[in-house]
Amino acid sequence: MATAPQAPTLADVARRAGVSRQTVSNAVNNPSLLREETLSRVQAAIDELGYVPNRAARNLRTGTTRLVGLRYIATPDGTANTAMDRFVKALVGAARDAGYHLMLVADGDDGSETPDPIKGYDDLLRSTAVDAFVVTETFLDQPQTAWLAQRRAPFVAFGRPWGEPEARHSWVDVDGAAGVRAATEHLIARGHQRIWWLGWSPSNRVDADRRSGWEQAMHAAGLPTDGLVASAADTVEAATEAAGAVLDTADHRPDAVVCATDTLGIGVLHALVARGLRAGTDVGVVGFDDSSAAQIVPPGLTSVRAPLEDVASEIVAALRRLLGPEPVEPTGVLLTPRLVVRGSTDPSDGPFL
Amino acid sequence: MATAPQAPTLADVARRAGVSRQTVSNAVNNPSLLREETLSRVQAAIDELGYVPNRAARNLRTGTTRLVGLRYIATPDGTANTAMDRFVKALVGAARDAGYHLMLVADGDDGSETPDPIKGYDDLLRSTAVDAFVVTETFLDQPQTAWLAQRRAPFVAFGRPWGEPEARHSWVDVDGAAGVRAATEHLIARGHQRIWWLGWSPSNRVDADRRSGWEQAMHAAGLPTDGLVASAADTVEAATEAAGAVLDTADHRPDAVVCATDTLGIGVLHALVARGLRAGTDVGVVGFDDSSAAQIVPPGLTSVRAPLEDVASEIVAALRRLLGPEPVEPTGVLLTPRLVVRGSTDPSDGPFL
DNA sequence: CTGAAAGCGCTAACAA
DNA sequence: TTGTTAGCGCTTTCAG
Repeated sequence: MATAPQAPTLADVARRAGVSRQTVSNAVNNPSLLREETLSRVQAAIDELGYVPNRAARNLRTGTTRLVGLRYIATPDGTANTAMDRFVKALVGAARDAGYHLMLVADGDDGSETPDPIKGYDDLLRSTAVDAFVVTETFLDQPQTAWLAQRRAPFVAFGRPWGEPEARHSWVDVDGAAGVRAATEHLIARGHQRIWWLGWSPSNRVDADRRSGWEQAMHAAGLPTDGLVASAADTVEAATEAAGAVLDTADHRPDAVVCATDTLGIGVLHALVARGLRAGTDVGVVGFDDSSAAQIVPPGLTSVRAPLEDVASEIVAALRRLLGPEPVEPTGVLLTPRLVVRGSTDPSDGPFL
Repeated sequence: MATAPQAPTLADVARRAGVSRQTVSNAVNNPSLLREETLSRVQAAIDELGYVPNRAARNLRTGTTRLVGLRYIATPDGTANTAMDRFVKALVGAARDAGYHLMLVADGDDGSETPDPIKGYDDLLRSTAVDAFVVTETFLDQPQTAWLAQRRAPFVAFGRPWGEPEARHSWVDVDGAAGVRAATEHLIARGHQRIWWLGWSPSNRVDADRRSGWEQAMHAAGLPTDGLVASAADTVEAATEAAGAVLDTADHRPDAVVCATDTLGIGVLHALVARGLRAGTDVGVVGFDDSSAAQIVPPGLTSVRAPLEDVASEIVAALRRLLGPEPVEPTGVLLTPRLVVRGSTDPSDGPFL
């Protein structure tokens, strides 16, 4: 019910402009083929009628949909992992500029079993609902990427193909090591010396990449790193506990803690509060992601911010190449994040105190 | 390039099963029409071929897409307004269960002008890209809802039609007054008496609704409300400043502050930290939204949590009715949020201390 | 219960 | 430069 009034079709426009349907189609898709006079007449008819090509018909005819599938991964409760939010916003805009829209991939629902992401991708693929996917699961070492590749589905990844040297797909990633290096250098420049690393899993490649930035900066400054590595599951609780242990038992208390995520960084903040220590004054703390929480938690958590707008436009650029007429070699793009300094490393900073 | 192998069509299945194409179509859409034996034979062919109906063809034929448009509103930097994130996740699932997918509405891009949300809706509508919309702009008194209604576009709103008594669309909303009432009662039960209200705009209806919950609880307990209302723009900075003024100049310092949003609540936390006061011990603080930041900011911000999973499923239910064969009256559903108690009102609570 | 025919609106190929 | 023809894959009549 309440459907909008009958939408005008190509034939309506053609009738009004006194041309054939094909000419209208050309006016829309290949305007350069028309004589100027004809084009403006057709254009006028299009405007008057408010004509917009019917997507279903176009999709059926061309075999494309100008839709890109993305699996939305919500922020887990109790974490600061809110990068998806900013990424989606950026991607919607970048895709729009290229004439694409985003369709959210819903996990497959095999009755009462656990949700199955691959079934979600598979359904969309089989029903030719999307032209391609943007996948963000590479951070998690999940099988989606490999599955899509083997399925020969077009996709671009946000995240390097860590485990797969033979990967033949395009990707865009953020240089975590460079970001953490800058963060560590910032702490060193402020006079910190005993700077710990707090990661979530020593064996995870993303974690290890980020940690390498800390190591590089420490070594470059001639500072030791031995015995200064801690890790905790990527939850505030676990990080609070791990940070507490570091703060309490170390023979020398840390000057500062560089964390692999904002969630971990906020855990450190908790541990400091519990001990009556002040972040930024007594101990410097740095996170990674520039999450909403990092921005607003007192006294502000200094954090490494990925240029997600650039990530989105690079991804869309790769998508266009991938879906374009000529075959292209896959590309990999590494973008450099920037450090956002707040109260947790610089008490004079942050707008709130 | 790299397109998946040619997808099987209805004709392929028909040939394999030794029936006509329509019979396969019936097997998919009206299985009850087929004899059991035929059905299972067709079903076997479908499974063997991995057949899934082509969406474009189906869309063209039926005039529907089983796609729902949603405009994604990202968390503004520097705020805790992360409800969209949880809502999207819930909506993707609820829609999937009803056979729908979400398509994100991109703001219109009129060259270099400011983004135009209505153009985004209009494009999708004109090109018959979606069957309906879910709109969340009602909180903001924005014109999208009215525009869609006047355009006779099918949609369901998250948020009451505050300004439009004559609205003829279905909506689902959260009872902010009830949530804030519960929060205020919780503070009163814990012995607080001088409880301030901090909103973002006295004239905003959502703000006023939530404030009314505070008033109700205060009056019911025989506590005064006069002179205990403050307001600040919905940013941490503004809230910090406003809360500071309240804390410094009041003849009696507040026992507690009930806030219309988590962003405001976190501003209060900042003001407390700056004055060496402890949230939950010296002053109780309550927010609204149960954002990621509320969950993890020390010492945990007690907050009113909307049942977004229920909101999503009610919205999808309304959508199904709206798009169903028979005309239906619009419905309005009001859901009750629940209070999540954390350290900012109960020092013994929260997992982090 | 199953099969034949028509056509949704569009664009690619070709003809004029 | 413009018009004609065909058909993408599906579902909806309507016969059988």
